Amino acid sequence: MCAIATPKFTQTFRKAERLTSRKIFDLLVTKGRSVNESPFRLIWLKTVIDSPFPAQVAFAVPKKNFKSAVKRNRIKRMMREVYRKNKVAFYPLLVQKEQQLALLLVYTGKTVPDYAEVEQKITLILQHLAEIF
RNA sequence: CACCGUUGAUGUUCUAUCGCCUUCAAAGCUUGCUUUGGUGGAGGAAAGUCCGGGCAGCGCAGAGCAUCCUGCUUCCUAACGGGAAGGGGCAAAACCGGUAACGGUUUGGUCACAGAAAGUGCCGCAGAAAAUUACCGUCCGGCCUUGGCCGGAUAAGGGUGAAAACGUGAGGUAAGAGCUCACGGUGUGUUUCCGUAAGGUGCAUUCGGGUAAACCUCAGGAGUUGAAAAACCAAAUAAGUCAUGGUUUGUCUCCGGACAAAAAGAACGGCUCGUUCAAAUUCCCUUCAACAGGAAUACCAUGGCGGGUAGGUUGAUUGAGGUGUUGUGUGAACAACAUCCCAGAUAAAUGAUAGAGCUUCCGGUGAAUAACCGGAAUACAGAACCCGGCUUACAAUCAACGGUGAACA
RNA sequence: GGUCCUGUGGCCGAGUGGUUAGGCAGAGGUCUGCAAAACCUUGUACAGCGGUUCAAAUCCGCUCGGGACCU
Repeated sequence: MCAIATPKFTQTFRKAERLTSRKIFDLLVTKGRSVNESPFRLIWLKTVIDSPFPAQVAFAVPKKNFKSAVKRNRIKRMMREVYRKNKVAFYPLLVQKEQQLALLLVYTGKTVPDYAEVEQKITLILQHLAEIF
């Protein structure tokens, strides 16, 4: 796999960085370990991913907590933006250890948060993950 | 002018930074990715999934029965439980006619609006009685204790109820009663005229409680599943195990099979008639032999368990398409011509952050509805195969209509 | 995305168009020295709106919750 040979990390967020494989997704949900940080939960698993990037991410907001599709979309978009801007600090560590991760970021709160709160919490949770991992 | 209601239309714009999806062009090479530049990127309801289609799989000789849906008429439409026009009913307002019952005209509103005179059921409580009626009452006759009893007639009045056996006025009578008459209402008709029709109108005749969003009758309609459908490519594979049922007969034969028929089983269909479909040998007992019966192995069908794979392409965005003009029609709508191509994601793009503007409201400066400053609000809501409707949600603005209030003439 | 089911007091649940059963829980009382148990009494309901009907939890339509299934 030629993947880890090109560590040119910008703020882009392409399809290869998103978790699209149903198989890996099922594995992640059943066998993954989780990190909690009040309104968020990060589920992670070390696997081999067919991708040039060190990690693949998926974002989820449960339909049970938010009936409105508009609100669900808004939360997912904010989560994605924060991840996109803050992954730069996180990727080199993975490259250094020569590991690949599958991640699932779930919002478990029941009210729509504002951007500053999301940014603060997600940077925290990524730091936690880096320490454990 | 202000507020409220109904209907219809519109339903925010720009800049900066960092990004996402589609597609086109060029360049690079690891030949399917990267880089650069351009194009396009949510709605009036995308929602609810309440109807109707297209499309696709499976099924389909035709008929009957059952189940479900729809229900004034004519038209529009691919189709509809949608829409348009018309008819009728209902309650209301105003005016007119009449002693009254009631009728007529106009206005806007509203109605799931076939049949109760095919049949069955139901109508609690109250009331005599809830559909061949009689408690009080009224009248007649008889008996006697003189205000009661018995026999009959009657259905005006009373009371009950949501609803009481056509209504008003007169005649009539022992008392009464559509018993009779006039007027009014309702239904019915081998009937007159008008209308494509629903129906209206005249004439004749009749007197019949309500309920079909109770069963039902009549008329019309419905095969079933649902894009997680379906087709193709790639990858993977079992040949395992359990249960149930079955493997019959005849003809031909190149001995591999082929054809025909019957029963049961399975598949299809809501059910019935119906349509389609697969697979054999050996041994034991009995017998002259076979059939039938039992056992074994193998095979066939169906189902369960277990196992494998879960990537991509098509479907899938040019269509009952949009916009404009003209014409036809009362209208829904249709026709002709011109012009345009306008999201296509798939763990699911269409964004995030910051700032400014538009619109409305509030406050201040101001003569001011001008201008400036400050503050607040900006809804409902996110394509998931595609269309036509319906329903529901909705800040603000505009238009039309209706209602209420105030001011002026 | 699609296909269905369901809603009755605080909880569980019955209900044929005609005054919404029953149990548990709660409150008050009897009994007791005090409690428990037992007995008696009592309050609180048809998801919302509209329609059909004299009358609707029930029949019909729309809306709002809750739940299940299909890869």
